[in-house]
Amino acid sequence: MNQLFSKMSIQMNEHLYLKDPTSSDLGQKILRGSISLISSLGFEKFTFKKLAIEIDTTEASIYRYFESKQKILLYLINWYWSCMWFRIHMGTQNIPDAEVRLKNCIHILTAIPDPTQELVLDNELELKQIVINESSKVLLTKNVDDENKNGAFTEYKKVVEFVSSIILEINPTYEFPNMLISTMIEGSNQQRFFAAHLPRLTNMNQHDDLVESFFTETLLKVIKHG
Amino acid sequence: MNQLFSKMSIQMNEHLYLKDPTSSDLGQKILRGSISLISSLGFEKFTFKKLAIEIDTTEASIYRYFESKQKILLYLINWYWSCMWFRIHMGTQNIPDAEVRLKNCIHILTAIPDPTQELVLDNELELKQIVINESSKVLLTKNVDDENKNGAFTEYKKVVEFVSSIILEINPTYEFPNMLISTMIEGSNQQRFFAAHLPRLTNMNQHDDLVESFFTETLLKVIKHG
DNA sequence: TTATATTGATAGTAATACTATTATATTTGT
DNA sequence: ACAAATATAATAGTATTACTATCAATATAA
Repeated sequence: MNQLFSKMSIQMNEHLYLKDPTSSDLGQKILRGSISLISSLGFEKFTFKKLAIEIDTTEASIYRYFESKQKILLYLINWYWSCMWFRIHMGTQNIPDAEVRLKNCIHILTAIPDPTQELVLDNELELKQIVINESSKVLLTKNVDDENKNGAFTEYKKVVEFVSSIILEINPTYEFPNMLISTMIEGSNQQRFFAAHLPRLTNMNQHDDLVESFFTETLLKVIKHG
Repeated sequence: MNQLFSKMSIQMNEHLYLKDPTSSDLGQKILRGSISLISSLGFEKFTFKKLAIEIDTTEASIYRYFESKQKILLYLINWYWSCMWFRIHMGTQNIPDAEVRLKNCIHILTAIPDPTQELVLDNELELKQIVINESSKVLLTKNVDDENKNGAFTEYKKVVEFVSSIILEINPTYEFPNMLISTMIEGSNQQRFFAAHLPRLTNMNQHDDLVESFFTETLLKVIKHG
C-alpha cells in the first residue's frame, strides 16, 4: 500500500501527521484530494470542508489524520523534497566529474521533469506546482521555528547541503555555496511564477523555458571565477 | 498632511484603496497601526478587528478605507516599492560609470538601510521587514492577475526594468538582466529570512550580513563574463 | 465472537471577513 | 452663524472557517 503513489518508498516525518495517511485508504484519498484541491483552489481557499465533500468523507475524519491544513501542505512539501533528494542521489551516483554532477543537480532542481522519463512520483508535476505556488505560505510564518524543530524542512536542507558540497569540490574557496543553491532553488520557482503572471520581471515566457539555462550559466560563471 | 510619514510625497495607485488613507487622521492611523500589527502578529493573524481595537476605532470605519486586509498589504508593499524607486533615482543621478550605478542599486535593493543616513520613510525599516516576511502572501495568489491589471505591482516592475537597463549598458549582450535582478531582489529577502530561521540554507548568520556582498560579487561576475 | 479500532453523522463554538443601519460628531459652504 | 454634507462611532447581523466533542455504525483482529 505504501507504493500506491510512488516508485520509491518514502519515510515521512511523523510530526507532520496525526495518523499516517499512507496507511489507509482514506488517508490516501486525503493526500490525492488535497493535492488536487490545493492546485485548483489555491491554499487560502482550500478547506477541510471542501476536501471532505470532494473525497466523500467528513471534516472530522480528516482531522484524525492532520491537525490543520498547514500540516497537510507541510506534508506535501516534505514529500516533494524527499523525492528531489532521491532523484539527486540517483543523478549523481557513479559520476566522477563534479561539474557534471552539479549540472545534473541544477537540472533536477530547476527544470520541469520530463513526464516520460524522469518522474519518481505519480503526482510529481502537481506537487511541483504546489511547491512553486504555495510553499512560502507555510515557510514565511511566525511558527517556522517550531515546524523547523519538528523537522519539517529537513529534506530541503539536506538537498541544499548536498549540492553545496559539490560546489566546494569544484571550488573549495568559494564562500557562499549554500546561499547560491537556496537562491537558485527559490529563484527557479519564482521565475516560473513570474513568467506566468508578471513577465516583465523575467526574460522569458511560458513557452520558452530559460530557467535551467539561466541558472546553469550563472552558477558555473560564479563558481569558476573564484 | 501628505508629508506626515515621509520626506517625499508619494502618489499611490488608487485601485489599492477605497478612500485615500493619507487624506485623514484616521487613515494615517490605519496605516501606522497596520504596519505595526502586521509586523508583530504576521499577516495571517492580523485582522481588522484587532487593528480597530489597537487604533481605537471600529471595523466598519476601516472598511471604508480598504476593501480587505490583502489590499492594505498591497498598499504597504507598493509604498515600499515607490520608496525604493525614489532611492534608486537619487542613487544613480549624475553618475557616469554604469558599474558604479549598478553597485549603488544593488546596495539599495539588498542591504538594510542605515537609519542615520539612508531612510526616506519614517517606517522604512518596518516596511522592509513586512516586504521580506509577507509580500509573497499577496503575490502568490489566484488573483495576482487582477491585482496586476490594477497596477498593484507597477513600482516593483519599474525598479526591475530600470536596473536591468543598467546591466545592459555594462554588457549589451547579456541575455537575462530582468531574471538576474528579480532573482536578486527576492533572493536577498529570502536569505535574510533563512539567516534568521533556517541558517543551514545560508552561509551567514544574523550578525554578519553577507547579502550585499554575495549579490554584488555574483552579479558582477555573471555580467562581465559575457 | 467479543473486543478494538476506524469511520460516519451530527452538533456545536469561537473567530473571521465581511455588510447594513442608524446615530452622532465634525467640517464646510454660504 | 447655520444648514447641509461628510466622516466616524456604535451596534447588529450573516456566512464561512477552523476547529472539538459525542455517539452510532462498521470493519478488523484476537
